[in-house]
Amino acid sequence: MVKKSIKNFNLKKIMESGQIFRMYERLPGSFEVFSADRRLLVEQRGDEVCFLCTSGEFEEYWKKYFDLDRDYGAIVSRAEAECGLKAGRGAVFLREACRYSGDIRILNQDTWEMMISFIISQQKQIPSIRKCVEALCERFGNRHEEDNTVWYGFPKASAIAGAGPDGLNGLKLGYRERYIYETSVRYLTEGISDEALANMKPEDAKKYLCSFTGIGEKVADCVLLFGAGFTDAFPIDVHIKEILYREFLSDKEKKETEEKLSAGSGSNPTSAKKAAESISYKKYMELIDAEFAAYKGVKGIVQQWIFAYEIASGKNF
DNA sequence: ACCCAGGTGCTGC
DNA sequence: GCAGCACATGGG
Repeated sequence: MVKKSIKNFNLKKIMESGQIFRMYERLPGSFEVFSADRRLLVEQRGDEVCFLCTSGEFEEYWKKYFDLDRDYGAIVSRAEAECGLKAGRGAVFLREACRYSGDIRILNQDTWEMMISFIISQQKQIPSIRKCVEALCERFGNRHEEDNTVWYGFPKASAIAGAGPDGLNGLKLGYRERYIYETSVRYLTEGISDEALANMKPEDAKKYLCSFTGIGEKVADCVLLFGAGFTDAFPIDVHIKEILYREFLSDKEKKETEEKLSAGSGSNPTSAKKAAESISYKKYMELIDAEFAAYKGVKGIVQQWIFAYEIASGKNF
């Protein structure tokens, strides 16, 4: 057992932030975390955190996993200083988001687990993703017995590929079945090591991930950020689009897109979602480059902070 | 009955 | 390049 006093660290908010799907609060302040073929119990009361593992396991795996060597307080200060220099909706939102999310760490999760988990995540809500991932683990993961409980590790590619194209039937994965099977087969035969991926240039790593079936730009960025240590990866999903549209797009451009949209379909009130969705991916990337340039090196962390803040506040104000 | 979810693949221009 | 559509399944 390892006890630490840790600042800028909040297990509950990490759990709810949408970056991890196999983490559960079993009792108030007491959590169960799964990663690949590992399981950890962690307890938190204020800054006091208790990792129920040996100091060897902590040093070798969990310290890096929870990103404990990074100074998150410095990132918060940097964001506050940066927001103080700017005015407008975006700066206000970003300041509030960092205030709320500053104790959310970006976990260094298993690369393969992130590939499959985020393939599953597309067109699903977070509770549903959790169920599917758990069902996948129960069918194909290694079975472990410990303290009178049974738990399952995250499946290896070989277990999924070995079951054949129909092996995933019944897990409610829908059209993602094919993506997961084909990705497993390919990863098994020509998947590169985690180290090799982590050492690639960001653009090349992203291109490589996108060459798998079912992995596009968004999922690739999630894998890079949550599973390969690329802290500048900036996944763009519907929520991020809505934030960027609502808080960072100029009034002029908002007005123009809304006019264009209402001209198209009668006099229907154009929803913020539809408007945000009508802006191109490339345009969002340009917006991010312009608005988050000051966060080079930790752009992905800030991305996760605004994402977590957005979903925690019930999506709109 | 409709719309939406931490999107991607495929087609056609 | 990029718009338009199909793709399962579950929840509001």
